[in-house]
Amino acid sequence: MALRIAIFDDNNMIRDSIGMLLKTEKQFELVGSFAHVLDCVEELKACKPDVVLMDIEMPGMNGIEAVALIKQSLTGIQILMQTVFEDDERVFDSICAGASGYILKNQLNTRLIDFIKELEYGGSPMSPSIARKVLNKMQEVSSVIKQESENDYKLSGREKDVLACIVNGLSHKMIADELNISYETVRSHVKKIYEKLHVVSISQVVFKAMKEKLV
Amino acid sequence: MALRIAIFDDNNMIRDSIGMLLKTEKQFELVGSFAHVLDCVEELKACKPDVVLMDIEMPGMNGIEAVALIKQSLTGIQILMQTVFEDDERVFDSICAGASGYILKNQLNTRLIDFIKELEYGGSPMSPSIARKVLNKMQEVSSVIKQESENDYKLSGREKDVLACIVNGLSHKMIADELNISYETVRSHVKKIYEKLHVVSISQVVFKAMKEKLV
DNA sequence: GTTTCAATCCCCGATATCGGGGATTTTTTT
DNA sequence: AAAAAAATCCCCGATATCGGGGATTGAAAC
Repeated sequence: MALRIAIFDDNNMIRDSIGMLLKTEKQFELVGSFAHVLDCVEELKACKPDVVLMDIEMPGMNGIEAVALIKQSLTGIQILMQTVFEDDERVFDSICAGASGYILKNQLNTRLIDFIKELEYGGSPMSPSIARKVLNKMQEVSSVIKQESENDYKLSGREKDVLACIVNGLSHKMIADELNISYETVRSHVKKIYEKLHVVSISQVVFKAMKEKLV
Repeated sequence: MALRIAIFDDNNMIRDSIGMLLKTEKQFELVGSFAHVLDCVEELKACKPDVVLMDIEMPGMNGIEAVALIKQSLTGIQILMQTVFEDDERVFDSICAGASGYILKNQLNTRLIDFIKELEYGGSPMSPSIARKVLNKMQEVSSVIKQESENDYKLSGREKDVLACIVNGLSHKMIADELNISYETVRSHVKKIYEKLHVVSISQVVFKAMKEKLV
């Protein structure tokens, strides 16, 4: 069975040339071609494509919002974004909206057929320069998480128990009940924790503990 | 000038065949070929490659740890991971360690040359099935962040100012100084914040505000 | 076998925080 | 123009937290 494809692009020339390109592969069938996305959900429900080619910059609603809408309303559609810009923000927004691939317009002629086939096989084809942006973002996110959980303040076991209670908003008295120790013992532990974390108040403890993922 | 390439792979056949493949492009120069990564940093300092092809699964130290070490000790080296498995964890670990591309071994013959060229141009070539995993991970992360910042407690502008100070560990008196208002005004705002967030103490405010990314 | 450390408990005095009032002025909304 | 919300300030009394001491027990380290 043929792979059904729909195109959204406000440039008629591009739509036509993509249509011609797709005709060279008889396994592809162009089932829709639209200049704007204002009615995209209805249109796609009617033509039922497997793959959507979405231009990122269009008048009215832009391609990214459209992706979010489509992903929300229709299942199983793979969306390939096409753009002339490599703008970081839009790349990430598209990914978050649910796009499955990302092709630069200057690569449409040489790579589009391959990209669509890759989508069919469950892959996420991306121009390498786009992929680089994605990888950098991932490294950034993960390194933030890592850095935050690197510290070790050498808290004793009991101190960690008390710390957990503090972070969860318990008062000293409640902690005493919770851990079955006296109020004064809690205070001793708290003092030790303040010393070790270099803070002077509950709020600072909670802030530091959460920021550095100590609990 | 030729692009200098080094290979790490415990399989001699693969190393040899990659070497032969690279010879077909005279712009590439194979400057190192190693069966293990135990001395990778020294070896790479000696042969000074632009691009490293790293097998992910090797005896002794694995390729991912090696990537981390290399990225730490040498700058400007692009690392292309090669593997037979599409294991999620290893893909993400490699990315976090600093790999710039990811190629499946069954694609070495057909795509390696292109991938290396893409690296040279600053791209991050990835097999589309790998790219899909990366995209899914990014969507996951971003949706977690979104969901967490979805809440709205309708704090007024000033209340948000005070909240930010509280979360940063300031006492009421310090907040008064910081915002140039009286201690009693700070108290009023704090009371309102407690009401709106449904909490009864500073520690609970800090916990909730940080957990739900209100600041 | 002494020292170190974790865990427990206690007291005092000084601040800080909290709950529940009340009040005025300015801005925003209706 | 009237009502609602935001921002400012004040008082009282009740708890909670904090800093600086000190003490005991038992387990682990030296």
